[in-house]
Amino acid sequence: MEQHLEEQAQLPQNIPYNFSPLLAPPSSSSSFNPLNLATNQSAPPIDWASLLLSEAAIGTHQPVQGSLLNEEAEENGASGSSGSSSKEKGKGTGRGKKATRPRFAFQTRSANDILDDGYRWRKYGQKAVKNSAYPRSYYRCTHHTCNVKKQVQRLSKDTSIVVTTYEGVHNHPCEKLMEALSPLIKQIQFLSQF
DNA sequence: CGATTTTGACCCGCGC
DNA sequence: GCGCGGGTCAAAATCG
Repeated sequence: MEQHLEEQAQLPQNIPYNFSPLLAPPSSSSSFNPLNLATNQSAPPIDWASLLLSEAAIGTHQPVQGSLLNEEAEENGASGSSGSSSKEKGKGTGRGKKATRPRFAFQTRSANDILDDGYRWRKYGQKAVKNSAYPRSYYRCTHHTCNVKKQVQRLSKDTSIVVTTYEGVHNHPCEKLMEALSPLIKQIQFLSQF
């Protein structure tokens, strides 16, 4: 996994992703903000509307169906710092299976870098990127059965814009979403009896 | 006191 | 082969 984000590395001015608003209906229903249900009056700063409208899809290479299950490979890290020389890295044998996991990026116009998407993230790194005055932060989903990563980057050109790139798919429900939806689900179950 | 962030070092692929 | 750029690790620090 090396060339995954090269396209955003050296694009100082334009939008660092191929903007294909394939999922942005012009008349996006204003009622589609399930996450706001959880914290409706406490978190107004999140601009969900622009988040949905600016949805960008990178890696639009045909979704490798079947291999979408991201075989849990989890490159073991192993961190050579300990001197452990046993790092397979899937390089020699598993070559060709690249199977780039689905990645997609959001651009949000928000004051704070961290937007609450319902999942819990643990920061595991931060690096300064070239052509950008602001560092990029790396997060990982705290669920240990779930190896979804995301990176958050603030544009140096427009400080008010934050680019969030997700990598992978969550294989577990989102607690916050479930908590917010459980009353509705109960009601639906109740009504479905009739 | 456990979970999370901070931060420097390490690793690795790529270009020269 | 080396240096650069970017991604990750892990120990220390900090937070709740």
